[in-house]
Amino acid sequence: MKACGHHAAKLIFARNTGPYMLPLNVLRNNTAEVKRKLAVKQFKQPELVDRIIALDDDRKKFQAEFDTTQAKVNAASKEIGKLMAQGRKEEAEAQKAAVGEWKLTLDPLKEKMAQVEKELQDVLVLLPNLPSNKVPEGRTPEDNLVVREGGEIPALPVGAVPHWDLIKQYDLVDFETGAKITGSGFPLYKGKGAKLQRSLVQYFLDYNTAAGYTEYIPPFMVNEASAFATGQLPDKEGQMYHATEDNFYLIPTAEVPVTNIYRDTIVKQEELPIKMTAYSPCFRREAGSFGKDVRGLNRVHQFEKVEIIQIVEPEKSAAVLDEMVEHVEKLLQALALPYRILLLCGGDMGFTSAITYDFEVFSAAQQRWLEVSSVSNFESYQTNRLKCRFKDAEGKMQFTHSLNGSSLALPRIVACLLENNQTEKGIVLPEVLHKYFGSNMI
RNA sequence: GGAGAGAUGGCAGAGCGGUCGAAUGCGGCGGUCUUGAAAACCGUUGACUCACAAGGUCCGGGGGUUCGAAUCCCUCUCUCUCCGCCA
Repeated sequence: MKACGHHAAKLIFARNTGPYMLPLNVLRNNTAEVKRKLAVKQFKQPELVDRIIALDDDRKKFQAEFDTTQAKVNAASKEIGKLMAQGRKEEAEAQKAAVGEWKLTLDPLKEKMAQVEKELQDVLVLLPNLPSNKVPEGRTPEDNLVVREGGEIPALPVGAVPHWDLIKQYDLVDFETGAKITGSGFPLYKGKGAKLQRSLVQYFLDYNTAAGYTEYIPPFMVNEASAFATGQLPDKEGQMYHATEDNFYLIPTAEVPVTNIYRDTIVKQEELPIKMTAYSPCFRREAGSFGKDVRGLNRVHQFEKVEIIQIVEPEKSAAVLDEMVEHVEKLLQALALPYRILLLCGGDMGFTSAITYDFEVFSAAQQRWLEVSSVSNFESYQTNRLKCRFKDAEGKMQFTHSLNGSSLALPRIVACLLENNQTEKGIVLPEVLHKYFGSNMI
């Protein structure tokens, strides 16, 4: 059974309302402010905002024209029905002729509307989310703010080695055979290496569910509509593996399928906050990456990750972001890894995010920080595309806010655990993993 | 992959081509009654566009027939049943 090419995307785009990442009235009423914020995000085409407003003006104009004509057609059609019922044939025929005239103008209008609509969507979708006011200015990772540090950087024993050597020494991951089976960047975990993965996943999930997150196992491929709704398309088109025969995308993160649970839904206010967690493998093409960054487990095409996702009331999302940051921080503390938390600057944050905190752990043998988690508030950017709304106390429809974070991504956690805990006798595992791993040491 | 049936409002479930944005039931909300609750009764209850109203749009998606489509036709997707294949 084959998925039809663009069907999924049409589900979203066919409607008048479209997926604005930013509501049109915001663009209209706060144009200068929007452009200023886009600049913080290093967005280079502020003129798109004007283009959008112009297109929307056109759309409204055509729509109004279309609606008034359609109204006449509708009224006349009803009239015809009545006339026919009364046997007044001639009058009915006259009305039919009139309708015929109006309809001639309707068809070209419809075409224009569809065209403007499509142009509008194509441009709208290019605008990233606006950064929150807390986001610092800046262009590169150097401009990110370190907001907190924790844990202790260990003094490694003489002869300490990076994780790719430890992996060989303890026979934990076979990169060569993974490359034979699939390609480079597809690790083949083996023996204790495989069990460590499983232990971490299970520990993370237990930790998350204990905090009230509901566990899911989602599909690992998604359709186009889902990839659009969470903002991977069109922004990250080239970064996802694409099964073209069925037009499915391999998920780059569980965020995509899990957040899409709430696509096209109106949730009850009392159901909020919705807290979800999911393990999934993540597939990333990492096109354009190269160099020493890709050594060992530092950067791979397939990796394991446990994600946390929340859908909340707008007023609460800022506080929930802090709560999620703390949640992840405690997890790193439980793993006894040296970490730091960064508030990303405008230029370094993701397309869809309003504010992002990155977590990095210190890889003692490589003497560098590795990103292991990214916790973001998307505010209404995703939920606007998703159309995930709730009715507030006044009965007004509002978009919910969505947030997510890694809790946690495994490969670099494993890299640090191996490197930082290496001893002559073996690799000492943090206490929280003992019961999952069945041993306190590799 | 083959054959058949189906897709309607929060859910269930009607709907001769005109009076259908859609019967009815459940649920929700408001009220009467009650010390309170239940029951009963009465009323109310989809979304989008739109400053508001008017108007327009939406009965899985797209297209067609017609003056007029939830209703007819084509097509895609999905669901269910049976067969085949299979972890």
